[in-house]
Amino acid sequence: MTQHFLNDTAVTTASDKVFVDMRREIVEGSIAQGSKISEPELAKRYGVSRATLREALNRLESCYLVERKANIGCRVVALTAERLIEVYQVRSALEGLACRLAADNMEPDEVQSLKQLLNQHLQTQRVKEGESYYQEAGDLDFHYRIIKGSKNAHLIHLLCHDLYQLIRMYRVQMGMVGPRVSKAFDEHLAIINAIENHDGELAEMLMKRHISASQANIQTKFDGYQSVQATQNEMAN
Amino acid sequence: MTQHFLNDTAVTTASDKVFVDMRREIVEGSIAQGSKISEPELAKRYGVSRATLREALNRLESCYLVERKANIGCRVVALTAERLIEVYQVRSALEGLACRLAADNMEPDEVQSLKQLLNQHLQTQRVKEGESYYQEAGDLDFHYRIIKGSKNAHLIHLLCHDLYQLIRMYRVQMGMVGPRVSKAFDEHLAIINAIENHDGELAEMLMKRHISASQANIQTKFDGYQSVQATQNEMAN
DNA sequence: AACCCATAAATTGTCGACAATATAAAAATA
DNA sequence: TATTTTTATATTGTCGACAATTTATGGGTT
Repeated sequence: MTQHFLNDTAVTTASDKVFVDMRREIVEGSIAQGSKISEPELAKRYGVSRATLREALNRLESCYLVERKANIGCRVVALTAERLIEVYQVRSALEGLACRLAADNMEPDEVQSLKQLLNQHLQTQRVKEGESYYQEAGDLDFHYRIIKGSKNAHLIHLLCHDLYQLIRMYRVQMGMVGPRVSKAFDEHLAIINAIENHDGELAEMLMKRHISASQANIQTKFDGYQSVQATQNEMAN
Repeated sequence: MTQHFLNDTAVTTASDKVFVDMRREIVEGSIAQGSKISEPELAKRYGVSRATLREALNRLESCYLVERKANIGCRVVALTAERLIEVYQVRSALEGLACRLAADNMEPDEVQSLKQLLNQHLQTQRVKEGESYYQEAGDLDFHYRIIKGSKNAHLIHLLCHDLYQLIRMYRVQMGMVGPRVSKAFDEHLAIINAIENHDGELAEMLMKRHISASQANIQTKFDGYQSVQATQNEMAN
């Protein structure tokens, strides 16, 4: 049960593979944020031609992980505090919408399945206290299912394909492993209850708060690491 | 005073030019919605190599104007009624957010300038009643300025770069030329007043309503043209 | 020493050709 | 005749090389 749900694009072509690999490396920080991307170097490293690499770079750009300038080149996105706020403002609005729609459009069996999943996570978490992997995967899975439950294909694409990896990148590189587990669990429970009652307005509000809390949590860590980030950025020139 | 504000990307490279040209043709319908795009054919038509054309196709995909499938090819997006609803749900949430942020972040001179613009449009419109061009440009300009006023770079990119051409495509191809002029003007006025009073909550609500009204307006026309669309899609196979 | 200009190196943009895959047409079988 | 299999065609994916632009280097001037 990895986060395959975010890579559900069938990896058929070579540029697909490069895209998925680079995406993971960027999100995890193996390719440093803010660093310049050399096409010849990376093409050699992945054993593909520059054309293939460029195809992958285009897709990375469309999910906001790299930024391109004509005739200049490509840089990995820089994780600034300002951008964190901006992205989470957008995320809050979009996932709030998704949650409201889910309250109308989720099938009863989808709701039941999600409640069941929540209980599983609760038990798993109480046993493996502080284990980051399950928490992260569980949290993402929860959000993922609600987004899908909105039944709005455009919204789903926007969140799951375009925006989620960038959000993950912040969480991973800020070291978002720790607690907020039980608290997040209660919030998840309240949200799913609102959805079950078809109370879209409440569901939206709860989801927005939940995301705001998550943002505040990251932001706290951010300020601490900010000096480190700065020096990392220096080195990545 | 065309809609250059949506093309503010400097058109330096060849694929840039192809991208902008194709985008216009798709939005205006010269390249039919739902039609398959043949890379060799279009490359020849624009006088560029396939690599250059593919670069343009990638960008068109990232603003939702074409859809790609690996080893299959590229199709112009199909303007269905379902997608209209989906896109406008997203637009409403995002522009609502933009409007709320603008109430906090727009500079007084930006607000004044926008009010002035509104008055200009009012006069122009009363003279040239029913003239579609000014209405469309004016409406887009209004929305554009508020979005920029949010000062949220990610949100601005999402709306102005990724989503707006698709919205324009619906409006243009549904023949959104007609009235709703004076009504829209009043709505614009109420919105800018709320922004001027730094009432973000009200501004957001008014913007959402304004967009919903616009959606309903398009949807009416849509049902009428739907049969026509169907036959057009048949032909574009 | 600091600044500007010319030259050299490296990087990105673009091209045409080949390989892999999918679609269309033809042949074979029931 | 309908259906499947095979063959042929066309389209997309990938590659290496060249052109255009940017960046780095070195020399000259104030």
